Amino acid sequence: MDIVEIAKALSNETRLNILRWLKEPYENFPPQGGSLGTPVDLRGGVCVSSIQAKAGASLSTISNYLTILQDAGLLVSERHEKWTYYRRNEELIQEFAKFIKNEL
Amino acid sequence: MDIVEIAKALSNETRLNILRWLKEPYENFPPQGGSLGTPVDLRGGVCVSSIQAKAGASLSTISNYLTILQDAGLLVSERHEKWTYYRRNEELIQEFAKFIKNEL
DNA sequence: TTGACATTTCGAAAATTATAGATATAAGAA
DNA sequence: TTCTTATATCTATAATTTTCGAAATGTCAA
Repeated sequence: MDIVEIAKALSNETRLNILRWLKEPYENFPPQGGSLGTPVDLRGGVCVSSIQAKAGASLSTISNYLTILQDAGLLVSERHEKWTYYRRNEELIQEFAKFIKNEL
Repeated sequence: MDIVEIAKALSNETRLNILRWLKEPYENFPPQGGSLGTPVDLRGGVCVSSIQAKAGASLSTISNYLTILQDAGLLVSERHEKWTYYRRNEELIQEFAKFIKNEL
């Protein structure tokens, strides 16, 4: 857990929003899933274009943001067919909260 | 509580160290206090030059860091005689930890 | 294999942050 | 008042981050 990297990832309003939106993916994004039905469990993961549509910035910016959040460990991604689904890494987020509470 | 501002303040190794050192000011810094004895309770506050000596960066950089941490609400300062004593704002730090745990 | 998306990566310009030396201010001591 | 010490602010440069459009890559469908 690299605290500086996590703090940098959190120091941007849009990235913070993405994390918050992904806390309630079914409320905040349209239904996800490939062509016909949903063969796999996406575990609340949301594809890049849905996030881009909601965030408003350019696709390359959002893709970059998602990489920053993933590199910090706050998000994980899973690719299915053409789409990359991003979801929160709740374990690391709670670990980080504990760090702030006890070690910071 | 401005989350982005707090995150920015935390996204630097030296600033993070300052916060950690101030968690145990009596272990990490030489005795503080004015000329003769200690007329006021410094509440664990540490003067800028002590922090500068430990951190190693220039005085202006450290003074700037302390301002950034204070503006984010993570530190508070109190001036006595020639010295400005900085100490942690435990309330805000715990509030921030709770935010990460519950809202982020 | 070509075409049509979805996403990532690249390259560049603009904005912000980092850092320190020089200067200014504040407060006691001589 | 003047000197010394502590801290803050100003100014400038280097480094990093932001942000986007363009180009590249990956994946399926025709």
